[in-house]
Amino acid sequence: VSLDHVLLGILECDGSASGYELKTEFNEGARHYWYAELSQIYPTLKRLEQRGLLGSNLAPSERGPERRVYEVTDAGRAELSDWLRAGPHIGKDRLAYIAQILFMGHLDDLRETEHFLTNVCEGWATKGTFLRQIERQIQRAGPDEQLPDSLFHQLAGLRLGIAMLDAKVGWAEDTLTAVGERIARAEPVEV
Amino acid sequence: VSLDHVLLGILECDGSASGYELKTEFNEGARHYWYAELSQIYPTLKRLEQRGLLGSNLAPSERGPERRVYEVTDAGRAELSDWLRAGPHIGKDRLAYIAQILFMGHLDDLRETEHFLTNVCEGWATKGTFLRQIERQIQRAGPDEQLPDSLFHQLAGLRLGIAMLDAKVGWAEDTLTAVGERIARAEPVEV
DNA sequence: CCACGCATGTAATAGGTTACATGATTTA
DNA sequence: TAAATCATGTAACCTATTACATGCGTGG
Repeated sequence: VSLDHVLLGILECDGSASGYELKTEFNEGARHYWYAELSQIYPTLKRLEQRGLLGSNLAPSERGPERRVYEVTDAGRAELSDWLRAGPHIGKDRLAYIAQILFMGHLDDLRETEHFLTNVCEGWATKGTFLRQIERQIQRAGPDEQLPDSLFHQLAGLRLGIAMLDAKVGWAEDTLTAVGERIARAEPVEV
Repeated sequence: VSLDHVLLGILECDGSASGYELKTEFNEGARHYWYAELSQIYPTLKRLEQRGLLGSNLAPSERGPERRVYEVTDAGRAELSDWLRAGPHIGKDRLAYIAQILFMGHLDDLRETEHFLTNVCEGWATKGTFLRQIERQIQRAGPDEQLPDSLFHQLAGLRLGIAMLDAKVGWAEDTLTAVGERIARAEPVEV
């Protein structure tokens, strides 16, 4: 049950937060490695509190109804620590877009492949630009070696995301070139 | 419902297959982009047949009990085609290992980070070697430009996997170096 | 006063895993 | 004859998405 640990981790970083705030993190910075709906976050927080890994109290909101603000307990920190020490949690890939590329040969229309590649590439490039903005923000705190350990780890995680996106964009560009050549060979220059 | 389309696509590539055979593909070549259990595959195939997207018949096995062998119908090909043309299906990332890196600063022990990175890197490198073997196999059919469209697309999908793994391995190596330097600075050379 | 953002939740459904149940054939 | 591989499935459970329900406060 990894969402448990992701929430524990984010709460430990932030000190304390409400379910609603956590959701906005999944919509922003955290979205590059995790996503969850509010309807999954609220029950999960409740369950973590029942297990004694989180504590909560009600606090008035600046604007709008009362917020239930959670923070990690000692037991929660111990659980998080165990999870971190348990080795990499890799999980099973379910990358539908790779499947699409593999099967796209059946369409027998390289224009479709071209169109598809242009689309994915654009999406990946946008995400990359976004992550690089966050990277620059962290880097403003100082040169890599002088960063505190917590920021060093944040930067590292961010850069993994960036490296993966760069690889995808690079692949898409190379593949687009190859597809272009194929199309050119199939439909030779018309007078 | 993407498993539906992945099964449709694999069946279209293979011509026909049983549930058991499809599962072995998820354990082998297909594992780099999709995974499913037999207990999910069997009901899905049955449902696809009820929807008229697959046809099946019983065939004796070389060894063991009878097999139910499926193949894609015209309706199935139409459905697959729609799915391919619908644009990239990106899906939400759930990369627990990135979360682990981000939170690992809390452990306050760079040796743990070092250990973690060594582990993931090894796993990724192994997968990369495996994918490169398949790549070489496809390449034996001839130079890229002369490959039929179906193999060209297979090669492209494979290379996306390879590019992503290479990026991850490269990142892990760089990060390991940085962590090593941090450890060295924290514990200066002893006499 | 209405739309929007803040804030918390429940219910129904879909997707996926683990455990269980069965049985044939081959190899050690 | 016992273990391994081939082969198909069901049932219980967990995880995650979509839709629904409620209500406060601010700005237009």
